[in-house]
Amino acid sequence: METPGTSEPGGATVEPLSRGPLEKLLVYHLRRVQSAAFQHFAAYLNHRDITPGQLGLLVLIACNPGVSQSVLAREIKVERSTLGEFIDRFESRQLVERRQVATDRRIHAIHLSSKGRRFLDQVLPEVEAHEREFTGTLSAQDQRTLIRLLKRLAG
Amino acid sequence: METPGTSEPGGATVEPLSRGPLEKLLVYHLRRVQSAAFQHFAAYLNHRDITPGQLGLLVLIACNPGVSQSVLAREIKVERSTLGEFIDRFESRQLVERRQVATDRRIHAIHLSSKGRRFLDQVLPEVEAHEREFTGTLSAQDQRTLIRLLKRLAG
DNA sequence: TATTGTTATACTCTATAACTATA
DNA sequence: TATAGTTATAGAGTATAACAATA
Repeated sequence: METPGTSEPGGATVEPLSRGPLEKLLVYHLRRVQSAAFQHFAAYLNHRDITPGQLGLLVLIACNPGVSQSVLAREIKVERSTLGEFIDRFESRQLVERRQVATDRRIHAIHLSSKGRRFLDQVLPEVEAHEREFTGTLSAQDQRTLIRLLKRLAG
Repeated sequence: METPGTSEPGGATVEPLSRGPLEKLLVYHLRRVQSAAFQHFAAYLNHRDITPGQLGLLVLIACNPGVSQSVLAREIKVERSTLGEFIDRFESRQLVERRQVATDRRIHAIHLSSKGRRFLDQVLPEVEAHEREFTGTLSAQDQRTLIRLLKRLAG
């Protein structure tokens, strides 16, 4: 590649590594930050046994009581079978409930349980604390800019 | 949550869904964009059977010939056992080689094979095309800003 | 003792395909 | 026919723990 890493006589390569064309790739930086954010989140919410993806889904369920699995799957862009697995795991932890709907018996209406409610009430402040710490190096202005640009890319 | 989604009499919830406190969480937007980027990448490089993470690792190997598995693992922040699996898969596709190092017989020096070289030469332009399309809605200025902010967060 | 790498095990995330029940 | 959900299967990504070889 254009700028090879330092090589020693024996053929070993020393740190820091050269990143060549990766430096200019947005996807690369996106992946790194996402990975760093994930690990910071995991360390901070160690005792809660939840990932950023699971938390996002749980909040969607909390904000949209009775939503169906298909609607949730479309919202987070995964297959229905994948979404079903997430709900299975939440249900086995008794965080959410599947309820029958009288008007359409194909549908499972998903609701947060009271245990799920308490869980979220405890976890959300911790997530916000993690967020403040993780984004601490950016000014409030920069944080807003970053979210604005990310929204445009996701939209 | 503060702004529940629209509910119909039967208890069903209609799209679009309310996102409540997620809207302000950087981690949430990061995950969404990362997921969108991943899916765009996968669709664009459909025939290549490679993910953004694998591509990143392959470029690191290309740029740092002879690098050890431990150094690579530290660089991308995964466990040695995880990194070993990535190398296993690359090796079974004959994209990289593990070579012995005379000066330290514990180490496997990782090198791109000539097949790996050709693979990267074909794939990198496609990745850049994907990137241009994916980031097309952002101005050149916005793209630079975004990368700058992401770099600060990852560092 | 510390480091490099491998193996075994396990869990999450994810998709595809085939299926049942219902609309 | 089309939609909602489940099940079976499979593979990627990831970690932990225990291990062998080497430094």
